[in-house]
Formats: sequence, structure tokens, C-alpha cells
Amino acid sequence: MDRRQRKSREAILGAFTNLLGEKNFNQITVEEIISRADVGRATFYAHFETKDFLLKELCRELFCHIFDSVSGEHGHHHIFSCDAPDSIFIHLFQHLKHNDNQITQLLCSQNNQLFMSYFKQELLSLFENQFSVFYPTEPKIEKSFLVNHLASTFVETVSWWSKNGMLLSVEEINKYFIFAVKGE
Amino acid sequence: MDRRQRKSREAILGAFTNLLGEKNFNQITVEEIISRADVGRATFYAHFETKDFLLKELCRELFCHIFDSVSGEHGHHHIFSCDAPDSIFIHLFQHLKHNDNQITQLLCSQNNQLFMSYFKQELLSLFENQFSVFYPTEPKIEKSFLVNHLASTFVETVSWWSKNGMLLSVEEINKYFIFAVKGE
DNA sequence: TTTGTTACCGAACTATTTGTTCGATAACAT
DNA sequence: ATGTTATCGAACAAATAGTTCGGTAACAAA
Repeated sequence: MDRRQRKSREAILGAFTNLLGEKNFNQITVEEIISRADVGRATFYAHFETKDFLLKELCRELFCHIFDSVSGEHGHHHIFSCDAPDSIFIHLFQHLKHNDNQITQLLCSQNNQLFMSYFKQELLSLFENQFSVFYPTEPKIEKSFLVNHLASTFVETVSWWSKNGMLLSVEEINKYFIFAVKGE
Repeated sequence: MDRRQRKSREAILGAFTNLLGEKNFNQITVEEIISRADVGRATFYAHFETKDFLLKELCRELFCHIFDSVSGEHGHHHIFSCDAPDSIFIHLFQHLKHNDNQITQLLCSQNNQLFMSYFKQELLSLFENQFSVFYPTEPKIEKSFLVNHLASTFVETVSWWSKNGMLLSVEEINKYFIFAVKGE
């Protein structure tokens, strides 16, 4: 990719990220973004169709590498089929605590739920075929409910964690999560 | 309240409710609202300062009577201190299934999370001092985490329920919820 | 170094949407 | 019957979104 293109793109995404940490998504104007990114109006629209697409792109960049690395570390076999079935969660917590791309600020900003919904979307497909580890043979409850519960609880745990300044260690927050979904 | 005022207000809230069932909140314009409500532009702004305040008012009307009735039925004593500690949840599920004010359509529309966040807000204060029934003496986990988990799980349960067309009975969905938070 | 390509800027522009103002009218309360 | 008040309609101003285009400079490849 052209260096100019890359610089413009990163300037826009960076300015947008900062603004998201300060104010509501709806209240952020294109004018603010381009003036903070110091790029022309036409340049913005050359890169991103609308503000919503910009958000989508940002989320993709934020979460993609996390999920990529998680999938990569576990190869193409079932992620829960190794020694520690819940190691996937510790991995995710670790990645989040590492705070690439200022992800922490975004997760505890007032735009919290914006990112959480994207996050949950990714988790749903990740947990789709592994929920049986936590809920083995539960015929009375529909699968989609359990998968949704698993993903929701993880997202809410991360949300609570980041809102509390991520004071708890990765091991501690993982215990919290396990307790929430298994009750032990 | 003046009959004219009441009619205008309800026309606006009704039109807004219908639109929320069809498209995204951000994409709804004041023009659409007033043309569907068949009121003048000035009238709209005489009733609601902005679109956001309109949403807030709608949520208040949607949820307020539910929570009022729940609190009223249980008087001023602890809602969990009666025979069936979890009866409060069945009450809530029943009210939701009754579907006053087209609440079901809104809960499973694309604006789902908009209402769910308001809903959760109310639940948090409702559950604040009653979480110990579900999690008696759990010293290793912070209280705010448990309260948040309780409210989140309830909201997610309702969300899943309404998205599936509320096919399950009140008793069944209550069982799902209890299983999710207690694991039994 | 030269040449052709491409991204950027900046400025002007259109269209949409928001929010306000005001006089006339009709519904309301007393 | 009288004074009040909500509404209408229409015209506003202001903010924002999104487009267009010619000139300029950075780029990549020869």
C-alpha cells in the first residue's frame, strides 16, 4: 500500500479512536475527524464511505488480530480439545490486557457497547461448536441460548474488568468468568 | 394535560415506535417522525428537545410501569424476602410477554441493544441489594461483578427470548434464566 | 533522472437535516 | 363569552454530509 495512503488511513483511524474515547459516536462529526487527523475532506471519503464504515473498519482492526492469533495458536483443531479446555479464555484476557491499539480506553469509554457488540459477534462464532465443554449434555436448554449466554457473559466480564481499570490479574478475572458461567 | 397535547405526544411516540421497528435509530429523521405522526415541525420541538430525549422518554414509558408494578406488588420490603425469592423474575417475564406498548417488537428489532441498555440500567438498581439470594457469601468475587452479571444475564435472556419470537412459556424462560445464573 | 500514475489538498458546491421563529387559527378552560 | 394555549404552516438560519475538480507533490518503475 502506498505510504501516503497508509499515513492518511492511520491518521484518520487514530483521530477517530481518540475522539471515541472522549465523546459519543453520534456526536462525532466528519469535520472533527479530518481536522484532528489533518487530512482533506475528499481524502476521508476516498478512504471510508461513511462514518459507520469507519467504525466497522476500526473494530475489524481492533479485534481481528486478537482472534487471528487465538485461532492461529490453536491451529485447525478444536480449541478446547487441548489439555486446558478454558485456556482460550485466558488467552483472550491476556490479549486484551496487553492493550494493543488503545483497546482498553475504548472498552471502558461511553461507546463501550458499540465495541462490545462487535466483540460478541466474533465470540459467537468462536464458541459455536465448543459450548458443550461448559454445558455437557444439557437437553433441557436450547443450544443457541447457551452459546449466547457464554458469549454475553464473556463480553460483560471484559466490560466490567476494563471499567474497573483492569486492576484484577488475568488469572483472577478468568476465575470470575468461570464462576459466572459454571458457578464454582 | 390538554387533550391536544396528549394527542400530539402520543402521535409522536407512536410514530417513533413504529419507525424503530423498521429502521435504525440513527437513520430516523425528525422529518419522518412528524410526517408519520402528522404533526407540525414546531410541535415536535415543543414536546421533545431532541431525538435523544424522545428516545429517553419512550424508554421511560416502556419500562417505568413494569418496574413500578413490580415494586408496588412487593411493597417496600425486600423483594426477595417473600416465599419464592425468584418470583420477581417471573413477574418481569410475565409483564414483558404481556407486550404492552409493542415492547416485544422493539426488543427484537435492530435497535435491540438501545432498549436493553436502558433496561439493564433499571435492573441494576433493582438487584443491587438482593444479589445475595443467588450468591450467598461469595467472598472471593466482588459484589459489583455479581450484580452486573445478574442484570446482564437477565437482559440477555429477555433478548434471546424475544428474538426467538417468545415461543417459550414464562415458566420455561424463567428456568433458562435460573440455570444460567445458578447452573442447576 | 525521467515519466507516468496516484493520492492528496483545498475550495467550492449541493443536498440533507436540524432547530428556531412567528403570525394565524382553532381547541381548550373558566 | 373571554382569555389562554397548542397547533399549524411556512419560512428561516445553521450545521453536517457527501461530491466535484484542478493543481500539486509523492510515489513507482523505466
